[in-house]
Amino acid sequence: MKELIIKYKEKGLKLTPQRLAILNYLDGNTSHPSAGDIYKHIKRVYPTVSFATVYNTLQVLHEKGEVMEITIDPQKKHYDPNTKAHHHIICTECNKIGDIFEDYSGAIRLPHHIAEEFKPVGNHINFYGICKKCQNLSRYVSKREKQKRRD
Amino acid sequence: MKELIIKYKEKGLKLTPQRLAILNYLDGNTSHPSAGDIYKHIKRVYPTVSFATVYNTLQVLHEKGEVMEITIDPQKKHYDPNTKAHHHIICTECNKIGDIFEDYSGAIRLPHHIAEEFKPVGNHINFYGICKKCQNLSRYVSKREKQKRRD
DNA sequence: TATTAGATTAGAATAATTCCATTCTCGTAA
DNA sequence: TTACGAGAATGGAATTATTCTAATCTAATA
Ligand SMILES: [Mn+2]
Ligand SMILES: [Mn+2]
Ligand SMILES: [Zn+2]
Ligand SMILES: [Zn+2]
Repeated sequence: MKELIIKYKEKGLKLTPQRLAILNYLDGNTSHPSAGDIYKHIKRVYPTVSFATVYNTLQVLHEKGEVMEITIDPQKKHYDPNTKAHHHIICTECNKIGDIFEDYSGAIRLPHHIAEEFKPVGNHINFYGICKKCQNLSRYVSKREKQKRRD
Repeated sequence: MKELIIKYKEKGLKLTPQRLAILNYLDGNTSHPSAGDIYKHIKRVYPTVSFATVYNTLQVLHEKGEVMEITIDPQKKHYDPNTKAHHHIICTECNKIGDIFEDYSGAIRLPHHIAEEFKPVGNHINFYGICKKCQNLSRYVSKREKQKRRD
């Protein structure tokens, strides 16, 4: 936590209580929260916090390379404070997102004709699956009802 | 086109002019349009068509396995009538999406502990890059201005 | 402690997507 | 043919995600 403060001051970020709350929530968080998830959580401590502040903070953190934006859930972006290159798997039933720390970089080279047309800047693999919990639920709960359990 | 009609009737889809227009627009289309792109295009021929109809049609087509939903642009979904397994590259400047018909399936195996937790149902690689056009534009156009050129 | 760049806020605006009630129509059975 | 009924189309409202703005506030520092 102290490290966090130092780290962000070094980056020229102003540390406000709201920001600190967001940083603390994100620090070490492996749940891949959406902006809404973060907002809901921070609001418990700072009931007056604005959604805009969450988005603003996520934006600067993203620009500073401190969080990854994850495009795997078609409904919304998710954020990841772990900026080491890695991939994700999302449960197609409940949208839970898991980390995949395999290094596939050697295996997923772009074909030449694409590399000529696009200057590559990165890649990310979206895996889709059904998590254990949803596999069990499927035995007796309709898909429609499960939809309601999503965030 | 005749084939299209037969094909979709076989699937138990009711063919209406609006639907046919959407099907025709999608048939062989490699531009990876968003729902809005499709809507704008169809409206030229059927000015009264509803956005809801576009979404409805995309939904049934997706359920029937006739179009892929592509989650690569953080702003919105894109659709692809080519349902053969393939991957995509998106220009981080203008959001243009290109096809990658490489087979990486042998190379991107899930780690065991993940395969235990998730029953795999698929995967998709998002490549990010900067397209030729945007590489050139970058010489004299600000990023903000380029943002405006996006759809 | 005064200054001020940068942060926060509420709320409006925009954009994507979904939902719903009503109306319409395609395909078929009489 | 024609009437019927399932499914489709429609418009408009509702939701949800995200962005923008203008007014106000405050953390950092001189
Ligand atoms: Mn992650
Ligand atoms: Mn494609
Ligand atoms: Zn699940
Ligand atoms: Zn481009």
